Amino acid sequence: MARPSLQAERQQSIMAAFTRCISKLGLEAASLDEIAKEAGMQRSLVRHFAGNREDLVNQVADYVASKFENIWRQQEHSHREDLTNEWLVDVLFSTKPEAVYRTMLPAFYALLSASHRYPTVSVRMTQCFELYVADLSLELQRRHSQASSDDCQQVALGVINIYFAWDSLRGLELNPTLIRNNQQLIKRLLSSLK
Amino acid sequence: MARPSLQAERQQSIMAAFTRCISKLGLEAASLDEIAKEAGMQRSLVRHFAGNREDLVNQVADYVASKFENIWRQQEHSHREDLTNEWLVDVLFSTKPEAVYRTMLPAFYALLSASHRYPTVSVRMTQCFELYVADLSLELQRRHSQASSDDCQQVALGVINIYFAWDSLRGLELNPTLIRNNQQLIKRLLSSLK
DNA sequence: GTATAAGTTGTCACAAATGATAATTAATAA
DNA sequence: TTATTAATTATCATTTGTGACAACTTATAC
Repeated sequence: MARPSLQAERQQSIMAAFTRCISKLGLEAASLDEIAKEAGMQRSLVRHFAGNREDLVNQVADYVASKFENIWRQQEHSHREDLTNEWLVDVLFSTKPEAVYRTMLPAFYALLSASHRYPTVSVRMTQCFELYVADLSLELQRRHSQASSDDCQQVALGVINIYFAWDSLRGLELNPTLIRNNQQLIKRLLSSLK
Repeated sequence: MARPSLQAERQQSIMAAFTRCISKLGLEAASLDEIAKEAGMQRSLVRHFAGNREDLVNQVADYVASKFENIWRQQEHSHREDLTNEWLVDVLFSTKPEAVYRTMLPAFYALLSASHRYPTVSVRMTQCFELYVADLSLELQRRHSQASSDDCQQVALGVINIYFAWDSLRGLELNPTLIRNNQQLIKRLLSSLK
């Protein structure tokens, strides 16, 4: 018997805006004013719907981590039948929407390197990373049944690390050969399981 | 015929302090006041000797990059005769002073992800990264004369990416097995050149 | 239409970061 | 000792980020 709540939608768009700000400006420089401008609302509304700065940071960590997990699972699932060595390169480098590369990943990385200042963020990021490694590890095991589980974990870890590092270098204007070789590297790691 | 200049020493300790602040607080949260406190001087002195914030950021990028290049070259040189597969793991993970891991690397990474906002930083970081890859690539070529130069560049890139990613995950409380497997990974990549 | 709960706007005070500059102190050379 | 140059301290105004709260508006149920 009252006005309907916009809480959920507002929170989502605040998180999306915060994520974009983080990737543009870095975590510490992504102020409430910036977030509000990016989300097209007033700062008071950001505070009203998402709480104070610490709340926002914790929430955005969960937002980014969940987005990541969802995208990963969805892509893993849609490539289950592709048993060539290209599947992983496709999943990691080719079939994601641009927005993931341009905003989600940089934000993920910014949160990662800030996590020692935000315990809650640290827990969520750790959980996300370990889930990622464990999941890819299992998938590798499924595809390379003759390889040991330790080998699979090693390769999974390597692939994920390379993927993250590759992304954080996007800002630099690196020689295109380096970018190409980075993808070859994924295949090289996969072949080492044969 | 005047008071002797402390410019050089002061600049060095300001850079060292800035580096520590960046690794503790992140680039944007490392304020002039924080730097001054860390260096044990007043903010006015920081400004006097190192200029404004933008100057400081550009200088610290060069400081960190140069430190990196020096340490790398020095370690590469002292391991030239070690032709086992352990050499690279030693160089990357074992024989560096703690300070490098705790301050230089996190700062390096923070500068990397901020570089799209600081053109001068971007140039210096790119230069440092490409030098690093090219140098390691050459060293691999020397050790594995039968491998193609493309193979060597791939492995060099992989090793460096894994090394960087490994470091940025130091903040997380990861399962120790993951850490160990990360080092195994380096050896796995090296063996793929055999 | 009226009460109710929620969205929305505006404004205040406080603290922190930066840039700029004047005033003071200290170390050298002649 | 004095002139010179640089270090050092102190203080200013401006801007920006944040938290808090009061006032107003809007959409629903009854």
